[in-house]
Amino acid sequence: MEYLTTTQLMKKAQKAEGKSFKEIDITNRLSNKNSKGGLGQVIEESLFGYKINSNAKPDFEHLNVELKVTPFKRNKNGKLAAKERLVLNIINYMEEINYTFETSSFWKKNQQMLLMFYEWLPYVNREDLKVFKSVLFTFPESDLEIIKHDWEIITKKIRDGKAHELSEGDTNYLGACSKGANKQSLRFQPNSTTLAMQRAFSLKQSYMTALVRKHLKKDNLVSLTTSGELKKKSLEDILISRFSPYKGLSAKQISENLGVAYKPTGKSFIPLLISSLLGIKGTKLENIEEFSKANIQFKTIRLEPNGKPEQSMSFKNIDFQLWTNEEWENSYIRKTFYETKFLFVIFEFKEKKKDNPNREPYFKGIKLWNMPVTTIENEIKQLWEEVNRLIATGVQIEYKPYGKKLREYNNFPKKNFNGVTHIRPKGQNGEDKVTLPNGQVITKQCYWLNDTYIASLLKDLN
DNA sequence: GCATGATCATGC
DNA sequence: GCATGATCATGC
Repeated sequence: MEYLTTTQLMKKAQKAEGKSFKEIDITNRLSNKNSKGGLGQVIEESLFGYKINSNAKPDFEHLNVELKVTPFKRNKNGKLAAKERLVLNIINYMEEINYTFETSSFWKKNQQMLLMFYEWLPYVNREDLKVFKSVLFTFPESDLEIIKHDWEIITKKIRDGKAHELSEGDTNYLGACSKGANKQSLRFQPNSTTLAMQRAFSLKQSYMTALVRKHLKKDNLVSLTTSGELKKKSLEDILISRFSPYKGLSAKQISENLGVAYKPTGKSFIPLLISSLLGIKGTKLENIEEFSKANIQFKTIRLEPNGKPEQSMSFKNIDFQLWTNEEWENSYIRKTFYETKFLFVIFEFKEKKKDNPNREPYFKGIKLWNMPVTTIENEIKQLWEEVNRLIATGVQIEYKPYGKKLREYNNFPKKNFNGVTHIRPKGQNGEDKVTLPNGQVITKQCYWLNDTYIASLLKDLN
């Protein structure tokens, strides 16, 4: 069957909306339980009637359209989200560096995509899942500027002989995700003798979530920039230039300048300052298009006069059931640090607290940061392994006097563990406990990045 | 002064 | 009610 126009193609695609894969699958491909990528193949073979291939060219070559069948899910709070990243073509490290973006394997194959979204549901067999909607997708101009920059970052790393250090956190929308049967799927790379994991270009899960919400639910994200600006500057440089006029001002002065009520203890105060100085006052940071698509999370850092953070940086409370039931490769904490970019918003105090309890923080600058692969695979992995070991062998939990009360002590990793990360309790009050998978009961715990580690990241801050 | 456990305050 | 960012308090 030949589709002469994209309109014809889309008409055919839309015929599948609302149908389950079982209904579409005329060759009974799905009865063969083990074929991975099977749902996409059902669409290729049964709906569009063409042979499966792994061609470098788009699936519908004459229309320049690549077909992608991809799942979304509903979160507990009812919001739609992509179920996974969208994996595109495999990167040939030896060849990709010889291209420009315009001649790249990514652009040749994926510049126009027919995205067929299906709804993933827990505990439902895949053949019973249904196609929800089909979208003919081309990249919006400003997204494309960010993706071009991402592609440059990836190819530069390959060219520098660092393909084995690629991480999805390096880039904003376009990632280089690992793709292969296992860690043994290694490939040669230029300018280094180290073999690197096979990787594919991918659109990050956060980017796909934004697409799902836009096309399936008509959610509106608010952009902080324009494609014109992105043609001249990277997203990071744009952020730096938006923040730089406020350098050296106190939080109070900034709030006055921006017409934001000064509520330094309010949890929404810093987010409101950020959205205001980005020119989109009141927009929740998660609804800022660029932050949402690139999975950028902000963190406030307050530095003491000596340049060290006032406190270590806390993250989520630990879900010990999850922590002990996952392989390291699929672990929550590993995924978090690989896939999250952090926007550090840095303030400094000019006086010590004991000299002035009402001291003001002054804005010092920002830093976009993601954790280096070596840190994730060494120090963070050590933490993950040590917690697992302690839960398997039993955590030492003791109660000792402290002032007039008893205090709970444990032997989870402390600040001297490995210089990067440690574990500390975090509950609402003395009663805020969790039960560990081994049955022990302990105050809720949280993982932290050491203040000294954070300080070392900010050394080059101008 | 720092490490570490404890808990407050806010916002959903 | 709870998660989370923020910050306190004691003892070494």
